Amino acid sequence: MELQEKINQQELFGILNGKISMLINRYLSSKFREANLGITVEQWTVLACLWKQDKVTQQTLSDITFRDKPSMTRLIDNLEKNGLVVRVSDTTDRRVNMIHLTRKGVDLEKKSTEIVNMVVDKVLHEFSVEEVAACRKFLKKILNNLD
Amino acid sequence: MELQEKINQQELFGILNGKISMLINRYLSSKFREANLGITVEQWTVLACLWKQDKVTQQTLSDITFRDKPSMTRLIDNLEKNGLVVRVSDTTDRRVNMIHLTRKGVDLEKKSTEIVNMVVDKVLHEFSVEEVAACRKFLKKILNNLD
DNA sequence: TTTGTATTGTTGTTTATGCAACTAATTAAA
DNA sequence: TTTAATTAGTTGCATAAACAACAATACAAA
Repeated sequence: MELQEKINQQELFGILNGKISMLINRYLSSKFREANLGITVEQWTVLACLWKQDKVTQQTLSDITFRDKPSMTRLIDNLEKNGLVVRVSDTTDRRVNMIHLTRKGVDLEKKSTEIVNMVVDKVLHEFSVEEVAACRKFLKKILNNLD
Repeated sequence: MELQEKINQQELFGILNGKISMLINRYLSSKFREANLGITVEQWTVLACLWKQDKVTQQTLSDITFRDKPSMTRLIDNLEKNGLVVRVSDTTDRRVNMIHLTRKGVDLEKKSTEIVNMVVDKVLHEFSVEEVAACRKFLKKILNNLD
């Protein structure tokens, strides 16, 4: 393999392994803070699932967000502490907690979606439709390679 | 904007914001564990800087790895605890700690580089030279947009 | 029915992150 | 030179992640 190609690979890997997500997370959370949303980016990830479909199990939320169960337990602990969701234990299967959005949790959708859209626009500034599609395809292939 | 384009953007953003780095980190750290390296992926990131250039300040390491100073303080605490680096306070500027690799820290390079190269190959499996270059270009543009 | 297995969620421990506030040392300005 | 501003590093606090070990419930097989 050529040297330059090896360097490209390593640089790409370095960016993928932390840099990008770290910067996005930092930027997004600063915007959340400025707007006094009172949630973290990780908590927003969970809420975003619930806005699409409310009343799902913790396991489902773990699967969708790529987190393990203990992480989800604690994320929901914090969401519940902030009054954004409640745990409702299922009547037919008592192992299961169904997670319900509260009024306060529902109300957060509009403002945080605005902010996220703004950040998405910033992140993808001067990307053409084709470039977004191509980049998305590359990254999905990488996700696939990691299975 | 078309609906499909909006969906592509959001999916791309979701992958960038966590999913990819989470999966890479999890996979790489499992390989480190299997090989009994006794270091985390984050600690490896710091060591990788030092293998290129030893005896640099904590601030320099912070800058290169995109972490803030408190994070670096604690990463180095742990590296020092594991006997991989030592802090040597600078004689000309007594505010500064120069970070020195120990013998044990130097010796880790070979094995961990092998593992990382293996993981890079897996992550970029079936990527052509051109695809790697294109993907790298996209991601650098995104990093740029976040400044 | 009883025993064994799988599933859902929690707790403990270690590591890491970010921000704010702080100390100590250096450098610049008045 | 004395004061003010900058820089390097640390500590406190809250949040989050991974893994291991665990309890409770449900389900399957014997």
